[in-house]
Amino acid sequence: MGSKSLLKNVLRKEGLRYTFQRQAVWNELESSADHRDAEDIYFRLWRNKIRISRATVYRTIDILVKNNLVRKMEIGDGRALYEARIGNEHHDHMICLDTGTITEFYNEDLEQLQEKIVIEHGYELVRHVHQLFVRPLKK
Amino acid sequence: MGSKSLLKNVLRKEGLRYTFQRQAVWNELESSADHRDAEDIYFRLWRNKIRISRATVYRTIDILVKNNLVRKMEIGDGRALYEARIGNEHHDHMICLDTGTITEFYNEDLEQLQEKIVIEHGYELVRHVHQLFVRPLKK
DNA sequence: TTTTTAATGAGACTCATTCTCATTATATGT
DNA sequence: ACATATAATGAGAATGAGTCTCATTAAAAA
Repeated sequence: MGSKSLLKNVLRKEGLRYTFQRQAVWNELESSADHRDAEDIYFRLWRNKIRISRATVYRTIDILVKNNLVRKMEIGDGRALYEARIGNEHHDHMICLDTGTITEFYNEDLEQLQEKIVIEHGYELVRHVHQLFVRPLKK
Repeated sequence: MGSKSLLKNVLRKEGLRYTFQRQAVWNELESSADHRDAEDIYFRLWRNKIRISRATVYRTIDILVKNNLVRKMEIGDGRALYEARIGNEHHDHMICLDTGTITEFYNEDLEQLQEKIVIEHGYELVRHVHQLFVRPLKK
């Protein structure tokens, strides 16, 4: 469907070739809204009998991230997690320290405040990392 | 001075021993307000003829971070940067993508907004990571 | 088709950090 | 002070995510 031509368009725009490996990585990412690491992508493809090298998985993810098809996030344990941006508005993350659950959140005031702060310092905002590490509220 | 007994108190509280290595790492961190990585700490100690193993540098930094004497931040290039918390109020970071300059900022509204958002989701905020990647504003 | 050149795979490599374990040093009890 | 128990250290091996190399393969242009 659209996702196929979506990838094709991105690759064309970048002067890159369309390959089944790139399609496979994109399919895999697109198939779930989870936040997953590269190894997970690699492993699921492997399980589906799609043998793509780790190097290609990383290379493809880089392309997808660079072209805003995928969002990259690092939660501080050394790995990077990825999520498809399909039908997926901008948001930040709340990470539960007890369960590891990742909750997405978006707050317009927060976004605007950031813009304001940055401008006051003579900068423009390119991107931001905002992660709230939390614990369940016990009453 | 106070920094010596400060460390000693932390170690006592944690049931850990006071060693010159731990003092040396803390001195080094405390001596500057910069954001530095573990290798930098290790190297400066080495230059000062203080031969402490890398492992001990890492182990000591962990203790200091856990006890809020040092703040840890990861800017996504694989390394972690550290800064002493001495006379150093809470703040977040703005990282210039052109020059690498790190600017500290603090905004009360932002802090409160975070608390609010977290509570709305049934959590309490333990810590947060907030980094703004920016570029100089050209007029 | 043939050709050109980009993409891939396999595994070597990097680099920050962690781990192992034999040795050393601290704090505690005498 | 001194012995003792055990925590801390050092040296370097190990780990693990990610990157790089380069010979082979496959897009897509001609």
